[in-house]
Amino acid sequence: MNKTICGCNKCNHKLCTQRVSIFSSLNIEQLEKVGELINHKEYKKGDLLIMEGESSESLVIINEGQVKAFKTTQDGREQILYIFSEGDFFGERNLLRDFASPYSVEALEETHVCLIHKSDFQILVKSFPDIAVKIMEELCQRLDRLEHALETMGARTVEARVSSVILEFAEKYGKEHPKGILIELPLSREGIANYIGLTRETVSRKMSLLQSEGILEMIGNKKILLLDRVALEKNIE
Amino acid sequence: MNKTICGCNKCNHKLCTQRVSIFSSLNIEQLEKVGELINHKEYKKGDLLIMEGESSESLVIINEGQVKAFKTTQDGREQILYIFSEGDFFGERNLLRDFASPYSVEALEETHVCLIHKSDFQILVKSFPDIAVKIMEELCQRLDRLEHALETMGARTVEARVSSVILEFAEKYGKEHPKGILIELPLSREGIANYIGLTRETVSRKMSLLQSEGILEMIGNKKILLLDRVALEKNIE
DNA sequence: TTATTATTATGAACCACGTCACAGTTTTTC
DNA sequence: GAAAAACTGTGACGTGGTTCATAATAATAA
Repeated sequence: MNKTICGCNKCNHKLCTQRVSIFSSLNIEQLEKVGELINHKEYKKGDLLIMEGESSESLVIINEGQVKAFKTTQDGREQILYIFSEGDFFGERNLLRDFASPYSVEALEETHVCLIHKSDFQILVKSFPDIAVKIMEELCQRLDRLEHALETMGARTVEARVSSVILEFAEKYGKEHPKGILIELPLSREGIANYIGLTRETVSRKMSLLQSEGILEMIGNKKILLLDRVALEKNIE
Repeated sequence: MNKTICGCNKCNHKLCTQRVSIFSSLNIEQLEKVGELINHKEYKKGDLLIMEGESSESLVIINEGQVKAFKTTQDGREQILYIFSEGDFFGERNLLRDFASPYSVEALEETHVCLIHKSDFQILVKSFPDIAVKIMEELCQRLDRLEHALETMGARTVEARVSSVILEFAEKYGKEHPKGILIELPLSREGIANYIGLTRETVSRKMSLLQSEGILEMIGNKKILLLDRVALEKNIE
């Protein structure tokens, strides 16, 4: 069984399929059936799951861990497009036709994924049309995120861009804390820079500025304590 | 009948549904049935089809004409996200749940649209699951476009951004011409600037530069003759 | 056509971000 | 826990894009 391939206790088929929204319309029996079609794979931090231009044969569902999806521009920059976490998927472009991956995907930490082969997925969609609708919803959310990102990238002031990312991360990775919101950053300063199209130095400087203004507090390199959310939101306006 | 509402000869139900890819899996009888659910509407240049934040009850399919979809940023800038032409649709976010429109849409010229009401569309998807798959494909294309746009916006040089738009427009609106590719611009200089996050002046200057380099020739304000496509492509690298 | 309006081109000055360099700090590894 | 490696902060400087102002041109109306 695949269970043994993975080994972790979280990652048996039932849970694996249950935690993904695209299968949320299926009942338990159906989920088990889907589970039989799934393969598992593990990656270490820094491992590439797929390279831009490569064609993959599977839909990839993140079961544990975190990855970044990015394009490498001709001038060598890395433009990060998405950060996928548990329950997110990618590879949907390949499912219906034969497309090359529009981006590379790299593990930001130890990551476990579920794989469904293209051909299996096509059968699945025919049997359970609701899956297509769910994917549609998920794609719409992704469009929302990109549209918002584009708006951010076009922002006149760099201050607004940095503030915007911090707020985004606060939403996604923030936890309550007596003094404010504690954010575990998924990216380094350089990663953040590549996410919003700036340089590492500029991000550093702006974050220092925000700290000196008492808006946030940097805790080591990987955490931020957001003290004054309202002030950040004003920065965007 | 709705035919009379519209009045144009292109825009009878059959053609209206036939020219849209999301209905391409349907046969003629089915298309006629869909046609009965459709309403028509016309807009003049400058008219707003929908405002950001408004919730619409329909999927809107462009039947004739051209529109721009944009967000108005808090600092007053207008970030253009899409230019929709014949066969494109918008309003898909509202179909399944009750979402507000993520952007405003304004007619760039006389524009005729087909409207399908949310409730009708939901029934349609249940009867013809392939429609969801088609929409999925279309959404994937839109993701491609946005991902590419984000990469462009992050580009170090402004030259690359301007070159990138001109190439995009050449693909979409270019016609063969003895000297190169004749492009009918859908946007003014200011519009182009709002599309790639620059100022009107910078776009002007860069285009003048490209003209002086013999890469293109500006014909009035609304046309460009692209003389050296290869040189433009090199600009992006 | 001419008059009017809208759009575009271009110059000059400013300043913010990128670049380069290096010191300081955090994180990882053994 | 110490050493190595990776990452971050910050100063100085130059460049290029924005801003503001104005002239020139194109599109539209009369």
